[in-house]
Amino acid sequence: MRNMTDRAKIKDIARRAGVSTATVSRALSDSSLVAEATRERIRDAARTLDYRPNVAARNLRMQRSMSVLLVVRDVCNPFYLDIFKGVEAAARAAGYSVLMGNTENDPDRAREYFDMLRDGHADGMILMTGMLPQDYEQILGGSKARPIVVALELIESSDLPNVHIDNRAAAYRAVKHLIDLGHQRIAHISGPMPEFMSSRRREGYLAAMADAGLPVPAAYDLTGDYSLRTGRELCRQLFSYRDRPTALFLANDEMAFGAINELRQLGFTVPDDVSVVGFDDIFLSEAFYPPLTTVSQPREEIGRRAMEMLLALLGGNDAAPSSVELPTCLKVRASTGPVPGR
Amino acid sequence: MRNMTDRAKIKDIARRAGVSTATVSRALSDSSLVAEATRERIRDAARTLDYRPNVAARNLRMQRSMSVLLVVRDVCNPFYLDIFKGVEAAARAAGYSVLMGNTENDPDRAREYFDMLRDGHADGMILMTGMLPQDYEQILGGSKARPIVVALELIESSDLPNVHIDNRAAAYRAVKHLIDLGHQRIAHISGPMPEFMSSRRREGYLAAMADAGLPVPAAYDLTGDYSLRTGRELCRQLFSYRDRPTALFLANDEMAFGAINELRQLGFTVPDDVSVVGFDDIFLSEAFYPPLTTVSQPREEIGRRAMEMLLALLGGNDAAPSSVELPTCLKVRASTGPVPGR
DNA sequence: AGCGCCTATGCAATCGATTACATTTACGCT
DNA sequence: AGCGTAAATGTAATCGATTGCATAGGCGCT
Repeated sequence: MRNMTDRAKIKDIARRAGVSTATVSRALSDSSLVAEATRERIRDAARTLDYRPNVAARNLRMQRSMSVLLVVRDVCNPFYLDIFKGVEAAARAAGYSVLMGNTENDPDRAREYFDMLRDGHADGMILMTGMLPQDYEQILGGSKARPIVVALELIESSDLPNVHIDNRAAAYRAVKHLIDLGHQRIAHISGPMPEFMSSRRREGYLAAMADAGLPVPAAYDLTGDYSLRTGRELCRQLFSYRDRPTALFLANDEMAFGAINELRQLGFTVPDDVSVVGFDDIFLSEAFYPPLTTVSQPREEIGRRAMEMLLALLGGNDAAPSSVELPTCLKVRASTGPVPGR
Repeated sequence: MRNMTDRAKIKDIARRAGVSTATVSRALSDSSLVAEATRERIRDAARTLDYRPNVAARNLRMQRSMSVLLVVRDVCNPFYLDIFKGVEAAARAAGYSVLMGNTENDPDRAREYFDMLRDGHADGMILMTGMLPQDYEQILGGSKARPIVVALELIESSDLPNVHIDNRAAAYRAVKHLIDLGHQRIAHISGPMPEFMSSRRREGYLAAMADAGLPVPAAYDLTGDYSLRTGRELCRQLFSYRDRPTALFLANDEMAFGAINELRQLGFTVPDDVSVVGFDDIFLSEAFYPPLTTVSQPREEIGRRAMEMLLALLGGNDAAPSSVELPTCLKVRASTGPVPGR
């Protein structure tokens, strides 16, 4: 009966090099306790037999898996792309691999990933979901053993380390931009509502309006779900009223695209009739027509920083900062212009 | 010295239920060899102690990791999004988790993932890269032990099981569509060149042109790299000639967006002056302006089928089909129209 | 009663590494 | 010579599950 792939094991190396497995292990992990000649002999043997340590055995013994979980609310959201890249790059650089998690906004799915963490499937987790399974914080036994870093979202009931942007301030600036262009009737379509990110962006909108002394009729304050579809539908609804807005602030770019589509269909021109601002600056926002004015956030860096934070915690570095806020930047493009008829 | 998280082990359950670890293991894995009463007692104990088996130990003993590698050439390509979803869903359903791999077109990176496979990090791999490290096919000892499924791409030197579309036929149909609209001067911008997918799409273009008796001047047969940027640049180059094309067939949507952008900048209208066809039907192609005529492929299904194929192989099902071709569909939208001036 | 067989369970090996502790060897110093 | 010490290596426990083989008990059949 042969082994799956007939791989050489540490014992084989030991036999060939005429030493014990302990010495082999030490030699290959660069321990200083091995004589240079022996080490060379062992290296040779390992090379000849094409030896690679079995990760399952090592993981068991070392009580770690060298992988981390990356849990997002929806893998299909293009917004995550650069984040994946940042996370993956930082993880790779540290010898970790990344397990993909997708909750689709389902708390039960989220719980599964917490379970995986407990089971030793991963050593740590980066959470990009606002939802924590009810009780799981304690069940994991504090965030030390298997650290969790939250990114993008913020979980208010917890003090988990996190990486985020100032959604409120960014939204404020975006709306202020419209106000500076002379707009007064500015509507907002938010993300799904009892959620952190959506609320903060909406707060920024409301604050900017309030500070400028502008009214926000209920009809201007709508709730979407970050999808193209709600962007379209709510925009249509908005423009069926008598008191049409002259500008729109959407909580993400995808809804902004939907809205612009709908406006075109309704016969309005962007930005001549209506100005539109999005949020996120996803990869097509600049190539879109008209190029979208939007809030750009350093996505790849968010991913990288979150991973670096997790790595620091995994390395037992408790001194790592527990909260990082990264800067955003309003990209003014062609989808916004002065208020019409002035 | 306490264990990381003070987790209950199988021994604890055994002690509490007054049986041996063997019986616990059997009871929890639904072996038929355990008396119903005992099983119940064990289940209770496990529940009380909140027992979850340690995956590292199980993996070591069972010689498998219950995870698979998904290796793509560039995580940042939005094209992969639905594929991720399909893969992840199928994997989850079978109890597997998915490790993300990103080669960035670097053969050395690809090799790292092959190594991971060998080291037991994963039980199988889905490859969405055209590049295989030179020798690695044999080194893995045949594709049986740790199966590999290729998707999207096709590796000609190997007979690895694969899931793909007929790129050539789809491209042919796309170009035929332009020809049917009366276009004769049709240019093509392909993907990076010594690669399977790019070549096949280009072949389809050339065949359609040849079948219609249309000439393909060298200036019309360009090589891009699937990026927005090359779409823009090569389009500009194309329209700096005297003999301008009236239609463009781009090897993917991203380049098509770049081209349309450039055309707008140059003062041309799509589709009145120039018709544009893309390939892939990514999530914004319909929301783009003008909505892009493009080849749509069943991305999520490609992901799902590839994963299902891998699972079948992992399950020792050798009878699984080793090559699946999925249908594509030309979505005719507003970026194509009749040839101008006729 | 005795035998065989089946069911339920336990014992201990196993997976393949790492590492605490023990042991050997060599060398320097008095 | 004898002792101490440091360097190099070996022995065996360990990580936490699964599983082949052994065994105990119960039951039916002759």
